[in-house]
Amino acid sequence: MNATSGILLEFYEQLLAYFGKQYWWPGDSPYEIAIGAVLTQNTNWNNVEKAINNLKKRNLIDAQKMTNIDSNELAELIKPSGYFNLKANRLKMMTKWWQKNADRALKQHVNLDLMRNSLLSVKGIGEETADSILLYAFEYPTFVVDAYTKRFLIRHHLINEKASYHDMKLLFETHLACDVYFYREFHALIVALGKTSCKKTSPRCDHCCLNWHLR
DNA sequence: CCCCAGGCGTCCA
DNA sequence: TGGACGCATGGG
Repeated sequence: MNATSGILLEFYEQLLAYFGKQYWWPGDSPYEIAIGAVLTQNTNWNNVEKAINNLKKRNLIDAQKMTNIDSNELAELIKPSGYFNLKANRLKMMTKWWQKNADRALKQHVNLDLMRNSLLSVKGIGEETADSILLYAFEYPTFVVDAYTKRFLIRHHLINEKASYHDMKLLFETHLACDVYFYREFHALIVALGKTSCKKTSPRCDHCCLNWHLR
């Protein structure tokens, strides 16, 4: 275990002590998690919840029913989540993929890299959305990187401003034990921190850093 | 009024 | 390969 591993583990422990277990992802089923992953793209989770509740009222957390509903009608239901026309199409495409691949993915009968590339081939599913679905819906050990994660890493000087998604993902995966539940909790805790802290990446402030002394 | 949220695809250099 | 831009609602 090198210095970076130790720093990351210490952050994890402090986040866990401060925020407690997050029990992510909020969602009752793998398919609902995948829907949430699409709807939350650049969108506040409060708005996503409204959209998901609209879908639940119509029993649309169901791949076959999602396939059958008219796109414009679907867009109207998910309106609170923003980008509703875009996301209605993305839900349709994700669902088409789901019907063909979800069974194998849930049983992890396909290698992680292959499954990840398969998800990434769906228009509207990028790296973060793919990793969220893989980690939280299918329990593949892949680390999820988002805007909060980037801010967290920059704030603590663990990576530079122009680091790519891949750079950040690998930082975690090469320095931490490969464990689905650990990855899930760590990402959720970073989001919990991000939601309660300011957006500045520099200079560090006590509130954002919770008075931690790590540098 | 302002700014932004758990991104992504397209376009263009 | 990478930066600018459009997509859009709801909360602070």
